[in-house]
Amino acid sequence: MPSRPRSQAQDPDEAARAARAEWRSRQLLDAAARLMERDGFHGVSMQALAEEASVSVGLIYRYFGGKDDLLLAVIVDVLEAFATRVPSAVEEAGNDPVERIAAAFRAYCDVIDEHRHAAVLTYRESRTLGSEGRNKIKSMEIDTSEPLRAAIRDGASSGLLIAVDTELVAHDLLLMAHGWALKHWYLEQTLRFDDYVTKQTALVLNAIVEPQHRPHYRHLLATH
Amino acid sequence: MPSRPRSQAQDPDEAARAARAEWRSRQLLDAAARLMERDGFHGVSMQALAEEASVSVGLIYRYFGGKDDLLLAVIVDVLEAFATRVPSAVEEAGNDPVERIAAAFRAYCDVIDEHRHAAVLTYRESRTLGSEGRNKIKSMEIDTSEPLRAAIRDGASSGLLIAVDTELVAHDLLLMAHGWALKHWYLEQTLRFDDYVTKQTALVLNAIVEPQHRPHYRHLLATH
DNA sequence: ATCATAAGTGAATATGGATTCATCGCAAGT
DNA sequence: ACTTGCGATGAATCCATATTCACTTATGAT
Repeated sequence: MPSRPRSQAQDPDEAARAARAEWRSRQLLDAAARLMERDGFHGVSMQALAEEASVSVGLIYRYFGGKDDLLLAVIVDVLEAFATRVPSAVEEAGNDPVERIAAAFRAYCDVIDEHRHAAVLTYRESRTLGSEGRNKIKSMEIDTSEPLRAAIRDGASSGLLIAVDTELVAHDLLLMAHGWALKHWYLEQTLRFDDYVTKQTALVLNAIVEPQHRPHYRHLLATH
Repeated sequence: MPSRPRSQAQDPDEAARAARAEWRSRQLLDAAARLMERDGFHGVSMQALAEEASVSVGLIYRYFGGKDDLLLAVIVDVLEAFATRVPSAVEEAGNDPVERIAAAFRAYCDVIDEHRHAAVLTYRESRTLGSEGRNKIKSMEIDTSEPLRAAIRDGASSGLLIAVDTELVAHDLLLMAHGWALKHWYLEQTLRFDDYVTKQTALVLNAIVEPQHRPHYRHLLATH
């Protein structure tokens, strides 16, 4: 024990510390996402951020390298949610490529709806980050969308889908998922979240599923 | 002539002045769009702006109220292009609602491709503007998309389209048009502008045109 | 009770950059 | 030649705010 004075408390201590740090990070991440969505990254001062999160300015620098780092962390947080939630949703959907596409899309939309404030920042503040952060985001975006692309490819090669441009369809689905966050102010006038997902799914699948297989996917193609 | 010393030169003078002012505005608007797309509104200093446009800092304030005003002007410039180009494109497409939808979409995409730098600012920098500017943009966006919504409504009521949510389809088409600018860095790896428009048109129409009418729109539904 | 360490604070600093304005050059009229 | 006025300039001003750091408070071990 010579090297570790507080030896016996070591392990639980570390755990407690980590838990506290985690809690603080969340607190700051959430406050940042909320404020930055409303006023934009540059419209939010560290002072305002500190108040929103009920901490002092100085403390923010204990948990994040600075304002830029915080922004990057907020964005990465959403992308990590995609990375964990989308693949598992696709798995649970079974082996049918069409079902997988629908599940991936819904999972995307779910994450975006839950992180609505943060999701828009991916688009709005990308130029704020240095090229390092930008590249990280780009590659995460491409990685997390791979399950979706795979499902589309499978669907095409198994003859369930008409000949489609995989990249383009994937891009469209991602765009539609993000669209819920981007145009939320407008869409929520007419649509509930669930209707949005259902209708968009139906629209896209209607466009790409081979006509003879459509009856089999009635449950995905109907909009109510 | 007592009230107007330079009477005889009045008219031509005014014209020349207006022309010069117009030229300067364009010069500044273009420089601003270019720089702001690359570095974001807050990443561009008035100094840098002045250099890019080859004028002095002070001069910018002769033509625009300030940095915010300039941003608003850049955005309004794109929206005005929509307002003039989309309706005329729709007119030229004739009376068929499906043709009109396709024409409107293409016109949107054309304008966005031409103003690619400025188009993204609509999304990225909206929070930078005060609520006044934001509202102006929102209402212009809604106004300029009315021709598209009208065409979709006509298509639905004339039985050419399956039952669709007009608002949602319009929203999707707009999103896809903007998508070209938003994800240009990624899309251009695989697609030319014209392929993008053609394929997206086909995709959407494939989803919403009544099956029995599809043969009639082969030229819009084929992707090559 | 005492001490060590970590967590947290916020006033002071330093900097970047938007805006202003005193001044200049120049074209056209006299 | 000279003067009038407009287009143009850019150094000086001024302010917002990101970041730092000397200090205080809380925790818990001895």
